[in-house]
Amino acid sequence: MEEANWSVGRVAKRCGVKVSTLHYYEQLGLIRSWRNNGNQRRYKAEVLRRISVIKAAQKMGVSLDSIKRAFAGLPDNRTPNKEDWQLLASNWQAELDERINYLIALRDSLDGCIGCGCLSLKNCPIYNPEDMLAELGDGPVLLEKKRQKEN
Amino acid sequence: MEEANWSVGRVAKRCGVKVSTLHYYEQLGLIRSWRNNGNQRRYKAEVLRRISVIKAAQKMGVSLDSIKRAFAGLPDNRTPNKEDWQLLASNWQAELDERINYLIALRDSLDGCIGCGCLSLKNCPIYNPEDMLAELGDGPVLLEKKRQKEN
DNA sequence: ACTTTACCTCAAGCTAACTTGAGGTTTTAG
DNA sequence: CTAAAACCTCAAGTTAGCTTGAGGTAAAGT
Repeated sequence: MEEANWSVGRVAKRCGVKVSTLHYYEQLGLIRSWRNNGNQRRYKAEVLRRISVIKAAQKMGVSLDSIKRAFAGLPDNRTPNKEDWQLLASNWQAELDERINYLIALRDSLDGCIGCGCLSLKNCPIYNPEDMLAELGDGPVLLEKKRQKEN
Repeated sequence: MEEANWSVGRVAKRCGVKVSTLHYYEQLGLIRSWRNNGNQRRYKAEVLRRISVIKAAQKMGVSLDSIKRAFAGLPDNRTPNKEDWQLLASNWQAELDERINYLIALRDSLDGCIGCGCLSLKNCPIYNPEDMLAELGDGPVLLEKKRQKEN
C-alpha cells in the first residue's frame, strides 16, 4: 500500500476502468508493469497519467493504435510529460478540429435540407456522395488516412 | 433498364456502396426488395432515397439500429418523404449538436491543458473522469441513452 | 449459342476495443 | 490459520458494420 506501488485493482478503480482493460492495454503495449514475487502486476504511479492520456485521446476519437504510435514516437518511449503531452494534444487537437468542422458542415447542410425538404437526386448536398462532404473523409479516421499517405 | 426497376448492382453503383452492403441492409430490415422470375432482387427508385438517408444519418454518427427504429416509427414504415425526413433530420441534428458541443468542450479543455501542461491528478478537466465532460456522455451514443431512459 | 457478367445463399471472417469464463494461485483480513 | 478477495493466464465471446468466399443460377452481350 505504498504510494509508488500500485496493483491492477487499485489502478483500475482509480482510473475508472476494468482490470481486464488494463490487461488489454498492457497486451497492446500501451502501459507497462513489473511483477512481484507472486507474479502479480505492479505499476508506478506514472501509469495513471498514461491511462488518462489514453482516455482523453479516446474521447477525441483517436484509436488505441494511433495512441500507441504517438507514445512510441516519444523519446525513450516514456510516459508523456508536460511537453510531450502538449505536443500530442496539439496534434490530436488538430484532428479534433477537423472532425468538428466536418460535423458542423454536415449539420449546416442538414439545415438546408430541413429547410427545403429536398433530397432530390440532383441537388441535395447530403444525398450526393461526390460533394464537399466526401472530400472531408469519414471523420474519425482522418488522421489515419493522412498518416498512411505520408508513409 | 426501366426507371422504376432497379437491380442491386445498379443501386449499389448509384449509391456508392457495395452489393454486399445492400444485402446486409436488407437483412437488417433497413431496405426492401422484391424478386424477379430468376430470384434476383429488384428495387423501386425509392430505395435510393432511403439509402441516402441511412448514409446521411451514419455520417452524423447514428447507428444502423437507431436508424432502423427511426424508420420503424414512420407511418406505415414508409420511406421517409419530405416531412418525415425533416422530422428525422431535426432529431438527429439535435444529437449532432450535442456531439459537436461535446467535442468543442473537449477541445477547449484541451486548450487549457496545452497551455498549462497540467494533467496533475487533482485539477485537469481531462484527467478527472467525474467532471463536466463525463456528464455529457460518450458522444455518439447520447441519443440512445436518452431513448432508453425514456422507455 | 456461348461466354462473360451479374446475381443468389449461407457461413465464416474481419477490426476495434474490450469482456467473460475456466481453472488455478496469491494476498489480505480477521 | 483460514477464508475471502484479488490476481494470474489463455482462449473464446461480444457488438457493429460490413466483406469474403464457395458453390451455383440468371441475364446480357456478341
